[in-house]
Amino acid sequence: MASRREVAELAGVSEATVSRVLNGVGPIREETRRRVLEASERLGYVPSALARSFARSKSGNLGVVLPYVPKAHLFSAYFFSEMLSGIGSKARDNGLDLLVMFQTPGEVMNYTDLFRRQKIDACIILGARYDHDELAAIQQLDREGHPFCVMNQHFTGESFFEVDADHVEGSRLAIRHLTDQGYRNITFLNGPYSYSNSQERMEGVRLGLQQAGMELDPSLLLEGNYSRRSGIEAAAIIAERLHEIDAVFAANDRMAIGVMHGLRERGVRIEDFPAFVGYDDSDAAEMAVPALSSVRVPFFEMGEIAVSKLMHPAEALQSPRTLLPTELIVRASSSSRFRA
Amino acid sequence: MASRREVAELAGVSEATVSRVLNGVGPIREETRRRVLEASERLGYVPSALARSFARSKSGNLGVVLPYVPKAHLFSAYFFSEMLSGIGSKARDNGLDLLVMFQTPGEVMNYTDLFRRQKIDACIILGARYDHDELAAIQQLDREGHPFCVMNQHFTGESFFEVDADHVEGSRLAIRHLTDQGYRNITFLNGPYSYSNSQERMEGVRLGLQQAGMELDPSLLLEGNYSRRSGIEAAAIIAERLHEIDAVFAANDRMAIGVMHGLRERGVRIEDFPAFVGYDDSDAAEMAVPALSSVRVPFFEMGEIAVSKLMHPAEALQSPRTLLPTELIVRASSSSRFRA
DNA sequence: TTGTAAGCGTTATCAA
DNA sequence: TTGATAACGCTTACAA
Repeated sequence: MASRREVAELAGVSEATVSRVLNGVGPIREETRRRVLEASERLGYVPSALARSFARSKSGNLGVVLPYVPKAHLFSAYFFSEMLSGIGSKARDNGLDLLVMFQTPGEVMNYTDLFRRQKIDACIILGARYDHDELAAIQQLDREGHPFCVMNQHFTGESFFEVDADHVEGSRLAIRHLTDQGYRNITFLNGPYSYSNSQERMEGVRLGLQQAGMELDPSLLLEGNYSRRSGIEAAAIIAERLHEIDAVFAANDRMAIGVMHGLRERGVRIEDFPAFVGYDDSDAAEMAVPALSSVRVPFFEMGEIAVSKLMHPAEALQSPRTLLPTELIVRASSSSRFRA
Repeated sequence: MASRREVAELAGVSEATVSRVLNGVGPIREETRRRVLEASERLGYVPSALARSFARSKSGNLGVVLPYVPKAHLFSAYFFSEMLSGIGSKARDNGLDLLVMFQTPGEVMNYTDLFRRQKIDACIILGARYDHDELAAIQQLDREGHPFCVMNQHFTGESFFEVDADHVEGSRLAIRHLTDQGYRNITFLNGPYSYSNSQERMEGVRLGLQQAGMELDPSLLLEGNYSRRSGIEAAAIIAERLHEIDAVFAANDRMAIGVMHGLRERGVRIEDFPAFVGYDDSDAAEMAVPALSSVRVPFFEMGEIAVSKLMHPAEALQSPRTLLPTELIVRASSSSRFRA
């Protein structure tokens, strides 16, 4: 572990020049540059990121806030690992390291302190809840001018940097796919209405039905909590009305699969299943039996874009909220071929 | 953003005393402590983690190295998110932040530079491959005395800190479960033999069969790469010998489910399925149809223990390699009740 | 083009 | 029990 001083000595220059060469700043004679690089190479000198951060008052870290996932499994790990990978890939391109933090169940994360303590230069919030305290915490972040971006959650009336997918369109596509095939009694198993996400799905469902000349039957609207278990519970209700219900659209794959399981537990055979469309197109979708049609959400790209916004805030300000397109992936669960 | 200096002034003490109070070091008069805390509170003073790290030459970060997962899906996201959660939970208890890094496909990560640059104080390697370059990189880490821990991979002949699950026992349990139910022709779909993990499973299978008075039939030994696709491919072979093969033990759930899918694609009905046991007990296991029996691996706990070892190296040195117990979870795929 | 030196916000040592 | 002060290793004016 050679010091910068040694490098300077060996190269016969000042320490400042070593820094200049290594940072590629300022005008430097080619000969000097070569000598420094050589010396630094020979001594195996590696500058301390710590000292550099300190001197620049920039940590070089991008904070990523994850919700409290373990054990609960409410949300799919797929969802987060894709986004995290997208964020990681773009962060690396920008020379940023990822500092990941988990939310603690009861308490609200003190986002601003992370900045004040200078642990992070910017942050991406993945598991934002939509409640008073959380909003207040994020608003403070905004007020203090810290760069941040919220994923998968829209805060109405604010103009935070947000990256989300077009769930209105995704849901509309799902519904139209079903109505186009002649399904008329479509149950919609939504997630908690407190998520902007769920609200958008609701909107898309309404739109899709309307375009098909139909209306939402409130009795066909169910609410789960995005867990498989809640899908199983919904199956109890669906099973009872199976003579009329001919299709199920669930707000995520886990619930859709939960419903399938619930029906099966109640002795409903696959041949008698209603059509199914899920949401997220997680890897569980293709593992399901029958393979589950699902609305694909570009999680990886969403992660990349969030980082881009933070790196180019000027441009991002033009449209703080980015909505990525969703796409319907049709599989056996809703294809007429299978169902015929 | 008040400075320490202001706090010192307001409290009528020196800056050094402010630090002492906030760090809880040294003897301090209660009255002074109170005044400092009060002043610091009133001014909203938050010490800079950056400056602190710099002064202490400790980043306060625990590095976590993840393999390159996105898109590939070779490994289950479940696996990593559980471990990461375990690591995160224990890291938080120890006041450490998590710096996560992804491996890049082609290149070997330069672990030592992370330490030399002082980005991290210790590190946990999750996706260690077993090849020459990787081993060399890790050996260097060891040589330079940096604290690190390898998860889920054993390097024979080295005495690195390692945390793994007892895959010999897990596999033995799986096999005994099958033999106990009278299955005689058990196909074992293993992962690449280059992983220590796969080798241990092989050993467990051998042991289990031996205890049942049987021997491994080499023709019943298949090798996949832990992906669902490789399970589907294996199904081609299994389907052909379905008249003799009565059970399948796969080295992970994804492959087990892949085999199920492959068989189904080939028109094999669930009633005619062989018994199945998978491995990892990922959430996919209970979503499978039929629900997949699987060997549970305590990923979360493994993450916690890895951090503990790094925090208490003296004790960890007693037994650098920790093997956590595995457990068989029996579900419909292998239970005689279902199969009868 | 290069050197000198101030400064970054702590911690930690030494005196008092 | 507290204060003064020297590190810590880098960046970055400013001078030369």
